[in-house]
Amino acid sequence: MSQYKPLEIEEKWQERWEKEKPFAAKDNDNRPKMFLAEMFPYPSGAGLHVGHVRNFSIVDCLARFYTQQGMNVLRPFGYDTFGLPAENYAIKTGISPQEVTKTNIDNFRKQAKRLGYAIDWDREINTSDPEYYKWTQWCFLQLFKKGLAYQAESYQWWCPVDQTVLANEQVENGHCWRCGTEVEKKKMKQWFFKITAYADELLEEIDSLDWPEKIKTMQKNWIGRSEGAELDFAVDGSDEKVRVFTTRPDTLFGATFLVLAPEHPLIEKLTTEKVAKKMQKYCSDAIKKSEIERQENKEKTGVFTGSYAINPLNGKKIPIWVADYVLSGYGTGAIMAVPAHDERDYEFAQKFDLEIIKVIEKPDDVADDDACYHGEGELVNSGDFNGMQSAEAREKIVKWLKKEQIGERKVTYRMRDWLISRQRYWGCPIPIAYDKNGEAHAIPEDQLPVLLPKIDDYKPDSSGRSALAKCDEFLKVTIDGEEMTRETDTLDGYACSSWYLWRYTDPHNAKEAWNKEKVNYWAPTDVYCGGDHAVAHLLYVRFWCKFFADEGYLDFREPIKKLLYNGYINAPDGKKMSKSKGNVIDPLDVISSGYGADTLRTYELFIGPYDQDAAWSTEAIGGVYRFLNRCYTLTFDKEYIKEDTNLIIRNKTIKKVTEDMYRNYFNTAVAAMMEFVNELYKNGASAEDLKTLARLLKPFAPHLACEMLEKLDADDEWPKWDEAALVADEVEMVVQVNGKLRARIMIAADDAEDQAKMEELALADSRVKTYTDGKTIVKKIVIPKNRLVNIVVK
RNA sequence: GCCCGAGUGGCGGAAUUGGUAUACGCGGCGGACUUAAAAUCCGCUUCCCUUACCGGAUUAUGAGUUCGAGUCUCAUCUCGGGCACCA
Repeated sequence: MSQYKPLEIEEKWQERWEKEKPFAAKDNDNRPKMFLAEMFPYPSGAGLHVGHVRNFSIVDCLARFYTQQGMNVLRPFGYDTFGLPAENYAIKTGISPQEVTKTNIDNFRKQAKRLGYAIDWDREINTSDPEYYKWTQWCFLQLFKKGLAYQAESYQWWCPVDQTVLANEQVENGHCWRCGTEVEKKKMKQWFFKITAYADELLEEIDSLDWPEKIKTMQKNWIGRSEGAELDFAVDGSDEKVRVFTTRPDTLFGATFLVLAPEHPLIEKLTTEKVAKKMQKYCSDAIKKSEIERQENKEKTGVFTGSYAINPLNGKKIPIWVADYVLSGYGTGAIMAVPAHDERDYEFAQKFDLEIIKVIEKPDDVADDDACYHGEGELVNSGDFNGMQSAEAREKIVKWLKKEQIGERKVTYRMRDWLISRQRYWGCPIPIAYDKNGEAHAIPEDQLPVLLPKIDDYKPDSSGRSALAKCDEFLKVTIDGEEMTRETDTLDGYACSSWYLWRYTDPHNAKEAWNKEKVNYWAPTDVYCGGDHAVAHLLYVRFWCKFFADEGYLDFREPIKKLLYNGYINAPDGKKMSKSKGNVIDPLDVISSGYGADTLRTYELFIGPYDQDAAWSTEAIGGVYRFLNRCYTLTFDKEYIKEDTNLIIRNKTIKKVTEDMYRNYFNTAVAAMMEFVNELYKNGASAEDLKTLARLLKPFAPHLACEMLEKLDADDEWPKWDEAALVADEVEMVVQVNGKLRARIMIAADDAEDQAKMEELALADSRVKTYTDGKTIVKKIVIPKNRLVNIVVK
């Protein structure tokens, strides 16, 4: 009697892997390469959760599969350690972020090892390690040198609790992504990366990516490319001009007023004395108002400046208004309002009783009952352009504007530049210093890294500067003999994770961020797996990849070939797991309760399609344990049969599991192995059956599979199936009458190749005859591939 | 409001190009082993009618294309996700 004891088996193999390092990737190798990675975790104090386990297990399953297929696999691991949680914890407890991070990493590493992942541990990276962030700073300087890292003063998202600015991507529904506080707008001088310089390429190349449609659509929407025109409206009785952006130059004749955003710089000049006070109050209120308030109250508000502009096409005088429904950060911060064909302008015109002129005739075949038709059609009330279709009119009008030098074709993006400075301590210092005149200078590369000093008081304040501002030794720096003051902002953590995939290919390089030869051998990453950061991180890595390709450091322009976006694992009640709800399943508890890591890993891959959310089931995991137990029993506690009687199911299983691995259907791969095992229980298993089983099982339950392979004295080479062995002597033929299944007949395999024979056998069957007797056969359809006959009778 | 995605047993889900719907697992029921329980093993388990056989219905709803539809088309409903005054 031998019993499956997962905890003992797993300890044995993990010790062996620790000693023998079988997962080390080789930089120079003739085998085809395969670079896989999960989105590296933020090592929280709570340790691994079941979501990590699902994410890491998918990558591990593929890494082991490709290794068994004879590929040279790189499967590294690392930690994304800068960020607010560690710093906030430090403020609360007095334990330094450095210390907390070290403790958490040690715990994460221990737990990941307990799960038996095939990680090349010699390539471990940590973004808050000076050896790493030295090169993050180097990356920053390359962008700075090319003008793609710049400073600008404007209104920014500010989190009043975290006391720092945030990137657009970090504001979710008007709230801080970290602490959930409603964000404010604050006018500040900040650092930006010019991601918009790559907007077109980032958009165009999305279609070529092997990524989920969902993510691709989100990125497209985020970039938000709009084609249109920019044009000037002269201000009546003044030299000033108001420049507007529009996607519909064909509606220019219908522009009956202009609207400026409350932040617009011309407001003061255009506002007449009579309304100056009112205007000032309106604008300052609007700017102060949080974005949430602006969104919630969609009732249109606005103030007339008292000035008029001239519609360049028809010379008409139109009023200039200020309203907060126009956004300062998009286009030119001013619009031409066409109330007849834009819902928002229509609402505004209705409320303030402004002129509405129809200039587009709705085609008869378009069903649209809206008060204002916003589609395309034939132009009316548009002078020389009457009778043209929108598309033609657009072109002609823009051409005219260009000729008159008052406008031109223009492409605008919703995406803004990436705000990267943070007024917090626990981040990568920005390698910049200021001279006496406040001019920014790069810290020379030979002075990198700019070390983050150890301090006692991490607390941010409302000064708009990080805690580093209080550290005198840090502030002083000499560059080329000149005394300067260091930048005290730190980098957004997303900057640290925008290049880590390339560092994996050369993690210990002290002379450069990565070696060109190595990075171009391994990267781009073949498979990247994660369940978060659809627009932020996944857009930023693409941006940096294009930039470093332009600079000659990379030979590829897209960093990630295939993206697997895995779903969440929810609590048994279907709700999100959270400490406060007390419904958290701790994966380490599941392991130590006796199930072991193999059961946990296999269960999380079996739970459902990897890209769908799934609810944890405390009962269902027992089913996976029983399956592994049966694998063990077959190998260690049952007599092997001598005859090779399971040829068909064995080959079928190899084929199914192999094909499922290639299409990432992990759940059905496990189901196929379960079927195989059930069959072996019925028929008895040969040594060959069990070798096959262990080899197929290894990516899922590596410890048990190794134990089985050791007992069977077998290697782990991925098995191949024999197509010829899949066919039995006798096969089942299905007969339908009028599309309804009426009989299943066993026929010789040879007969199933012969349409006439199939038809003859089908018609001869007594059950079929019951349905065909006395009726006329209209049609007979024979599909040998499906072993199916359909007889149509009347 | 707009843009995606999805609706299959009591539950998680399977069905790869239009061809046997409900694989696999959970739960449930029955049995074997056991003094007993657990563990393990075997069998049944979409619904309706039926002791059983036979039969009928069924992939959110309604229509359509087809010899044949979970799969394709159209409409409707429901749920999930994303964006949300972007001119």
